[in-house]
Amino acid sequence: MPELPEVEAVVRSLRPLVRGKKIRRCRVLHAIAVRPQQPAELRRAIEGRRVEAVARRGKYLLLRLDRGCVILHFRLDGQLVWFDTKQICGHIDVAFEFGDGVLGFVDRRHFGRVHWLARPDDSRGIRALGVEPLSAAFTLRRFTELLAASRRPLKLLLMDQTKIAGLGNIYSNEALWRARLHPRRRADRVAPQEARRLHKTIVDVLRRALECCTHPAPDFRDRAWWFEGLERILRVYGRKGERCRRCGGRIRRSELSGRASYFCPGCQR
DNA sequence: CCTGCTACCTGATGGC
DNA sequence: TGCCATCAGGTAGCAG
Repeated sequence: MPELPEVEAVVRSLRPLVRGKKIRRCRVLHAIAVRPQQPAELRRAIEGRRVEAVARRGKYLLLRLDRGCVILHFRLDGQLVWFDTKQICGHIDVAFEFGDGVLGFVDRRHFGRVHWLARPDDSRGIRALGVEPLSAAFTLRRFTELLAASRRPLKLLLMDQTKIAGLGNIYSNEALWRARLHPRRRADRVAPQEARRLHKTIVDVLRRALECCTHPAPDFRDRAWWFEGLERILRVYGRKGERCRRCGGRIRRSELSGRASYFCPGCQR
């Protein structure tokens, strides 16, 4: 479960499910999911606590409790599931038991994490996060300053969570395609006009994806549930060899710092 | 400080 | 069918 729109959609579905409710019990079934914390430490901190709010920061999901908070990060494959009864089944890493059901954090690959912290900023990852791209703080001016200060390829800057929080591999590729900018273009060599385009496409692509992710809304009761229709809105990601919808060129895939970049060599400069 | 590389895990998929 | 290589939406940690 991955980038900002998906996490935001999960937050919105989870909120009515757990807000105001007490975590009666927490079970850590795979200790790796809470590493480097100890399972007992997590359990002791959150059992008996009430969930006061469900929020998102970058790709982190935050459960604010009446004392401290739980932060979840889904990395590549993490997911949430909900059981209406205490009977849980399947691979669950961490289970949060409420009065009316159980919330499970699932991640077969064990990249995802669940931590308890006194304050969100006690997480180095959260503390370091950059601007929220769907907030009012993400102004063109702020974006232009970020670009000017970096000599890295555009795509790496877009994916840098300490600069902009929430863009990942899919949506950075998509935003660049929409702005007709090459993933390897040096950030500090982007012209003002191009910066304006990219700023707009970042916001547009995230809004569009969020719209898609919330219709239909995530259904944690369905274990097989996953976001539908996202491929429909993607123009380059995963489309190696296909025709570019804008200029008819062939979409290329190349590796950039270990991650797949998809772009159209015909119209992205 | 900035940047780039690797490790961390497991499952799905495709070529031979 | 079986095996092997490759790929996957992310980040932390470390070295230069």
